[in-house]
Amino acid sequence: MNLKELSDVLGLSPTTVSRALNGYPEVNAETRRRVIEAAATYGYVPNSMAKRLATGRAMAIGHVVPLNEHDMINPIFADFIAGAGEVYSKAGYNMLLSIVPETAEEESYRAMVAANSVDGVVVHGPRKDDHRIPLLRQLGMPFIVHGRTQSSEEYSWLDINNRRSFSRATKYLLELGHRRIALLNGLDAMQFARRRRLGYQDALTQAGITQDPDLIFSADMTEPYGYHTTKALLTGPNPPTALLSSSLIVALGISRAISECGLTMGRDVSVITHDDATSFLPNYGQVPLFTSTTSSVRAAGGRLAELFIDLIEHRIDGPVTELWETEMVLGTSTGPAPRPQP
Amino acid sequence: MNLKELSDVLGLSPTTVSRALNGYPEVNAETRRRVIEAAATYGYVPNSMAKRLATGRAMAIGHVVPLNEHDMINPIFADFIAGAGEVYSKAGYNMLLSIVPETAEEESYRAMVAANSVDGVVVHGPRKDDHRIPLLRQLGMPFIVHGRTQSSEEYSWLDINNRRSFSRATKYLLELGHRRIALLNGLDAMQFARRRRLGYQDALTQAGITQDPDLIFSADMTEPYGYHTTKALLTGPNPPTALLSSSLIVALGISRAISECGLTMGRDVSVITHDDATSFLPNYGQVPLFTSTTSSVRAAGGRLAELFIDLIEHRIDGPVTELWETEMVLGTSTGPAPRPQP
DNA sequence: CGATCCAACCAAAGCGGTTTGAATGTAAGC
DNA sequence: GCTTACATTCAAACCGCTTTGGTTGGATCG
Repeated sequence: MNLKELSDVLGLSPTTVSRALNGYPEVNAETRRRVIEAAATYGYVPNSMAKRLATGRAMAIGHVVPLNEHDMINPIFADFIAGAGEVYSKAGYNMLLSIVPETAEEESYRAMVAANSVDGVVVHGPRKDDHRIPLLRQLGMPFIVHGRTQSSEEYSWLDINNRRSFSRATKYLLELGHRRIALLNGLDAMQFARRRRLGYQDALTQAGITQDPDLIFSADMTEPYGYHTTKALLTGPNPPTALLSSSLIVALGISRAISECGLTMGRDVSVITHDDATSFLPNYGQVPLFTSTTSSVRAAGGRLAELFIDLIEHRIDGPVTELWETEMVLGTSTGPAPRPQP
Repeated sequence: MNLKELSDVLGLSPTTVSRALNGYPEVNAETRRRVIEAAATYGYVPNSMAKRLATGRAMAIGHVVPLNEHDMINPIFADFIAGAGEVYSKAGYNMLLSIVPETAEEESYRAMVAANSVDGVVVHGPRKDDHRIPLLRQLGMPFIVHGRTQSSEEYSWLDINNRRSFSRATKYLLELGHRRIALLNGLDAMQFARRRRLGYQDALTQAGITQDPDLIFSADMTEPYGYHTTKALLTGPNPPTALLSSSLIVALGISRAISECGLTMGRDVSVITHDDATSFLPNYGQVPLFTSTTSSVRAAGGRLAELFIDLIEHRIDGPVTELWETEMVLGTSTGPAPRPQP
């Protein structure tokens, strides 16, 4: 059933039917009622492609997800997408996902713009001076960034306060008496990782502690990364008494290594991890397992989608930015630094 | 730059330009060359919405991802999507992701069909008698299922041989001398979980072992699920000597519980897990940590996408089905059953 | 040499909506 | 009683592409 047929059935012109359905004021209330009723009974839904062509609005938001150099897709992404996706659905938008190797990314953006297939794109995993930002600006495509670049250009973004978050976590460990604190970070090219490192370093510097570069690690955030790194640290000379992790997945590896070394997490070795509060890796228990800096990446996805739709529909005008503080949750993985062995 | 403008520049009609670009034969070779060249220099890309409207092909595949009752999104999904997404990109298709609560699912399919916004949909997480299958058939929307329902209707699907896979894993444990084997499964409503349970039961029955229903668990596959279940089992009366897990995430929880009980995995307690070979949870090491039944969910996503596109473009005609065997990988998590305590 | 064929190109009609610019009929104003 | 204003409705243009059904002019054929 298309508009023409529906209007024939009703004995009205397509114009009036279209207006009735789209809530234009110049339609008689009774007529509108009839139209809406008829549309419901006949199951009329406007053809999305025709509508898009006519309005020039794609009613779709693009997410270009680059596969990293190791071809890994971050599972955190699933939760982010879920949060954003729910909002899109409610607002009548589609989510257009494009998964491409890093090298084909720019091409992917250009194609989306030229073909007019989206109303805007979400930039994931921003880098230091992300080339995508000038590119999108030049192409005139609305965008919003999850996270921030290093430069000070103006654009819309939503991010968590990674620096303060990790500075606070580090300070907490320092207060517990820890002096050798390892950082198991994500890849330093990712800005969130860089900011976390800075936060960690801020706290150490403030406490007047000389940093040991051998305690800072940077890699894809996998369980084995946490495990092997921790194993090496704990069995090596001068092991740390505390570890700071960028992801719950890494923290699980850390935990495994600790217990395999015959040590107890929270007593012999303290661990704080960032927790994205994903549904598949809940950090729960009577008392949560891990002390963590927590922020729901799913909530972030939802909020970012909201902001973006508001921007696109000109209900607000940008650039709009939102910086979320994380919540520090105390779990069983932290405790006072053990006394130096006599 | 649109088709009209391009054709004006070239002094040709839109018809000829369109045909030249789409590879129709009735165009002079030299003319075609000129057209293609001009398109490249002016950066002409056909407006996707106009093209879609005109051809009636959405050039998009829909994935309706239902959030489960606990509002959880399976991270495995990220890898599946990545696999499918790469194939879509190469074939010029878009992926349209719709994330909706289970209750709104049917509505979501109907909307996609009525609005003509996709050329087909992928059905995720099939249930016993999945109502989506008759629905899609009735709506005349092409579809393919990742997994299988319980009924014997004909439709296209791609699945792994969950039953044989778990039967084999169980047999292996039996050969090692284990008699009390716990199964930490996914939700039984999911068909993959049900089939794994059947495989497990097949093997026990064949070995003439009376099943203990208290050893079968069914829940969302999270780390704490593995941990708490295992903890309770090991500290309870008559603990199992081996555990079979449906997911690497659950297995990590199992492993944590085991070491927390002062036991050693692979010696005191054996563990086999299914491994979807996701990039964020690699099961590696000199020897892999876990003995596992392995099958790349990402490869499955890619292959399913290929098959589906072939179906949609009528290069093959359905129903087409593909059943993959899993690979059994030996890791450090299994060993002979410990001798009963004297 | 007129008829036939073919290669190459084009005008115009969709695809299914939205939107502009009028037309119509009736109530209000003088 | 004749405008004027307003509330409704509609015809037709348009969005940018594909595709149907020609048209044109030169080569081939009998």
